[in-house]
Amino acid sequence: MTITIKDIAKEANVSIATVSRVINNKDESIRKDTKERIKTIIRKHNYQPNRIARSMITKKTATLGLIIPDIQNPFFPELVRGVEDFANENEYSVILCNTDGDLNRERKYLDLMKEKNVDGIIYTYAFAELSKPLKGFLEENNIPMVLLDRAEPNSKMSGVYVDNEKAGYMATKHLISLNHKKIGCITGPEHIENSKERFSGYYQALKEANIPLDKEIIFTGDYQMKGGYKAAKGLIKKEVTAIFTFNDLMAFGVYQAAAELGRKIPDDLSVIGFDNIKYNHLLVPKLTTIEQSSYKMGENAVELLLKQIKGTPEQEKETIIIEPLLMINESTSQNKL
Amino acid sequence: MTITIKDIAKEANVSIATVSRVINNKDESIRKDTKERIKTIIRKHNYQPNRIARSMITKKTATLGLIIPDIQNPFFPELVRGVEDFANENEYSVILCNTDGDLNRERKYLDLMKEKNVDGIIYTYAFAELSKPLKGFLEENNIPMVLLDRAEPNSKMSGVYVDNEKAGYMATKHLISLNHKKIGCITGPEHIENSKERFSGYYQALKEANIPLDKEIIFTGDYQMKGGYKAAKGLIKKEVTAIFTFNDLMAFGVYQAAAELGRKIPDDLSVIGFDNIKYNHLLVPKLTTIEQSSYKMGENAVELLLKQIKGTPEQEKETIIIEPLLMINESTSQNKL
DNA sequence: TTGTACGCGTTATCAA
DNA sequence: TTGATAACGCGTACAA
Repeated sequence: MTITIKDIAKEANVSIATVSRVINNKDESIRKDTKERIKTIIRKHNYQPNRIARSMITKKTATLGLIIPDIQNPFFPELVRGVEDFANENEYSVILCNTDGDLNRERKYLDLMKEKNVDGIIYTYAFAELSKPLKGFLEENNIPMVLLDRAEPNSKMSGVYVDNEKAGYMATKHLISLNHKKIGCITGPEHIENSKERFSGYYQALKEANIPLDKEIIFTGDYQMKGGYKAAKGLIKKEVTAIFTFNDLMAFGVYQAAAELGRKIPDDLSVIGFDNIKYNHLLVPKLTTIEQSSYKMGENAVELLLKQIKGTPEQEKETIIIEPLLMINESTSQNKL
Repeated sequence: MTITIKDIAKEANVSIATVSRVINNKDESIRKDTKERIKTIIRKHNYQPNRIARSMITKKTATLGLIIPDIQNPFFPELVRGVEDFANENEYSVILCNTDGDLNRERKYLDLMKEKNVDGIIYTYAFAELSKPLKGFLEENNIPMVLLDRAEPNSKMSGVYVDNEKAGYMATKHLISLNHKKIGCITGPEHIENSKERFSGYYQALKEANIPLDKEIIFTGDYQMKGGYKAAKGLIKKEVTAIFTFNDLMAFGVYQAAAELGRKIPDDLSVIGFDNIKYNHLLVPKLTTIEQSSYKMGENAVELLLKQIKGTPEQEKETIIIEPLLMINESTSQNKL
């Protein structure tokens, strides 16, 4: 039998209303001694209000939904931790959902989050443009939401993302500055927005340097090691001197392929990645990459979400764009050809 | 305005009780046509019952609490995914909490989980023996709980863990079979139970091979790369021919130290790790290690927890012990000295 | 086969 | 300064 506000009230010889006031610090008008008496009894029983019952009235659950593709993707743990920490500092809990980018699961989780009455949702969806599940969901509901990582430029939604085009530009430019001309590129899956943007940056940088786009050395990857590995095998055959992979994981695959084909990084092949995931320093030589602080992204997402939750509905949606950072390490070097 | 059971009832010209019966499939006794009528209206409005209100009655939230030290530790994402997947298959959601092994945070989260009325808790606590927060919590409450990873041999709690002693024994034995005699060891933090057990296995294997325990080559690590790195520097000075690190992350540090000191793995130094975390294959040479399937551990934990939740209170607590698996790769070789 | 009415543990409104 | 009570949305015992 858990103890309720009624029990406290009875023991303190007051009404439950009074106890409730004390609990919620609406106690300016309560006599000091009764207040103290109640507080003592609360402490004595280690009484904790039932949040479910509270939620019935307040319509708030102090819970956020966090929907991501897969926590096993090394990009996400840091991000999740950023979300968790900032949420908890603000007295919110987080329900975690992995969708694997599956549209059915996305829709299912969105509905579930609504049923569970989360106060807001942080959503990293897998596909370009407003995904179908999201679109339908938004039409039917009006839950505060922040889009994460995957940008939604044309929508009026709050979002936190990296300037991917700029990042792609920076990475490519770095290789060009090292005198590379035949720069292979391993993109993300075709339908993913951030991959398109990174590619656009790649294209810009090449154009600026008067290097024509060579479709032969552009491979579509999968954001996994395996895809990087396979693509690298192809690219190395085409004699590229440098490879820009659209995430670090694929760069790991490139390392493997290079080792198997007897190419030395960076002497025979320069490699630049994207993400700066935590275990990059395992790679020898250390991977040059583009950093996007995912912990901070998580924090920022919660910040925006709480603004929405606490603010007025008319409030302008906000967007935070995180600046990418070029982390020059040991996997890129001057082209000697 | 979200739609409620009342709205459905009114539109269908029935009582809310009837609607409720249909929703909960207690509809054997309901006339087929009214049942259909109600179902149609429900679908039309995409009505979803309010789980909060439902929880008030049923005392169930269909939510589990998952308390771990840190999702950024590469051991946990897989485990978390295992928990998530199995929980969701069974219509449960998961609230994630990171404690960093901080006792105050542990206690705070335990209390929070109780306030939020989770149906059960999966708990990986940081310290040996029944931790204080846990002890206090268990005395005051009676929430289904499963301990994960950190074993609690003497308690009557459900738990899922690896046979760490056996694992430590296997790892050490493997090195001994390769003719190593001076086998350094980098443990986990002193107070952590699994580290003690692994050490006990290490000790057993040495004893069996008549190799005396040499305290000079036993270093206390931190389960982080850095600790492995520092300890390895010390161990290499002491001329060990092999190192057993109590997790893979520390083995990564050993690789780094070995590279800096010009020792080749496995020719000059054999290394065996523990965990078989996903990104081991980034290491060259590939790390020999002890596998403990963390995804499966997560699944098993949920399985035990659901049994507790659905079973009778008197039901025996269960323990699942996961068998460790020796994964021989390229970082260990015959001792040539 | 279906409906009425109570209760879950709170908060909020109004009255005292 | 405090109390009585409605309300939140639902499940269920009991009645019809």
